[in-house]
Amino acid sequence: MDTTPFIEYINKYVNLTSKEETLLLSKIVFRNYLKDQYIIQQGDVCKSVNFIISGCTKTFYMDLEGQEHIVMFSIEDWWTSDLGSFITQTPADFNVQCLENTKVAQFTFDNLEKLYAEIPKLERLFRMIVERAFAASQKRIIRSFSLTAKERYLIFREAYPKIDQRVPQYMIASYLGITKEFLSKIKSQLIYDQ
Amino acid sequence: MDTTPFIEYINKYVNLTSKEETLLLSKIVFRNYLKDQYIIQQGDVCKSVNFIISGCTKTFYMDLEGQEHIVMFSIEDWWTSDLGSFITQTPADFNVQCLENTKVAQFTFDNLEKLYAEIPKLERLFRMIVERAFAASQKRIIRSFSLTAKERYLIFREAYPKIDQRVPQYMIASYLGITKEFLSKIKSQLIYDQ
DNA sequence: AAATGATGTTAAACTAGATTAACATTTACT
DNA sequence: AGTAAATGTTAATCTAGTTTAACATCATTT
Repeated sequence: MDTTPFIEYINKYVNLTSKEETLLLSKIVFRNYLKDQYIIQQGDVCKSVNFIISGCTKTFYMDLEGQEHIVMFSIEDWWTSDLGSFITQTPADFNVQCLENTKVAQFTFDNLEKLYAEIPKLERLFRMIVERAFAASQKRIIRSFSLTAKERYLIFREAYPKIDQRVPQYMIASYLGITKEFLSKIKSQLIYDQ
Repeated sequence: MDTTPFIEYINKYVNLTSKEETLLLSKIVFRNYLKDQYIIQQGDVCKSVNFIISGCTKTFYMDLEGQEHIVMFSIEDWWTSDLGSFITQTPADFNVQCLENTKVAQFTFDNLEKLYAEIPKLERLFRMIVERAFAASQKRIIRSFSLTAKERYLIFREAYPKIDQRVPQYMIASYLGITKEFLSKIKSQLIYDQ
């Protein structure tokens, strides 16, 4: 497996010596998942934080009525996990499922703790990554309360054009917190608006 | 100002030497805000990450119609900032305003960068803090999409009984993403349910 | 190319929650 | 104590988004 995109990503945040790079690579599992396979399953303890080398995943929560609620999509150069489950090593609230064949660089819980001890710079790396994710998450909360579904859809399309084209509409509706029927209505309104 | 609760909090996450403790304290501003004062204002670049020693704040976003949307409340032993603004040093989306007289331990942007360099353990501290905040934020997104307003209110009351009692109902309604009138209706239903 | 399953659309009836407006209660100030 | 301001309640009307159901389109397999 080609580890270059992963190492290049890391080096944007922290400069690793070649020794550290070797150590890091030795503790990471590079893994291929097929379309529809689960990287993380609700109820299991989440054992990994995953960097996506190629492919696409959805993170979703299945509610008591069996309805799927998509929390996020992840594509190349993004991370995916159930961080709440991972950091506390308790059962996951979320599923992470592949929407395409997906290659990931996987940090397991034990390996990551060891890596933090051996390469303290990685604390900085993950601090920065999680800070960004948290800031994005807070903005999303605001949007879900202060904007209409139509406005949220337009922002989504602008912000994630690559995802918009790769993912079926009914999943985008779920991400936006609306039904697929209503998204369909919004889209036909948008065509009419022009 | 009594710095004990702050140092005790830090030591729950990382063990500082007394030298590090002294250095840390020298780079922190302890500050008193009065009720209604702003710690952070929308539009300004956010210059601080704040640990609350005593008091209570609301973090909110004012939309184009002049409506307030509360993102979070913070009380003793919590943190508050506009992290998106802080890490990128761009204008803040959020306001942080004191709901009571509030004492904080303040990390400014420049000081925090220096502290990270001098006490690398702090990278670990903030990594862990932000991880928790992010996990909580993702759960909140799910709740806002998969639960009714009544269910969200009950969870809020359970999870944050201390805040529920300190904050007016109309702000709790804003946090829940509903109107004060509808929260009032929910409450009267709950009394009737018993 | 026919058949099956997955995805997307339309429209009618419905509901959770918003809006408006009038009133009640509590708090804080003089 | 009395008044004004802030907070909370109730009820009628309205609307963004849901539900249900029927149909349309597209992709995949045989």
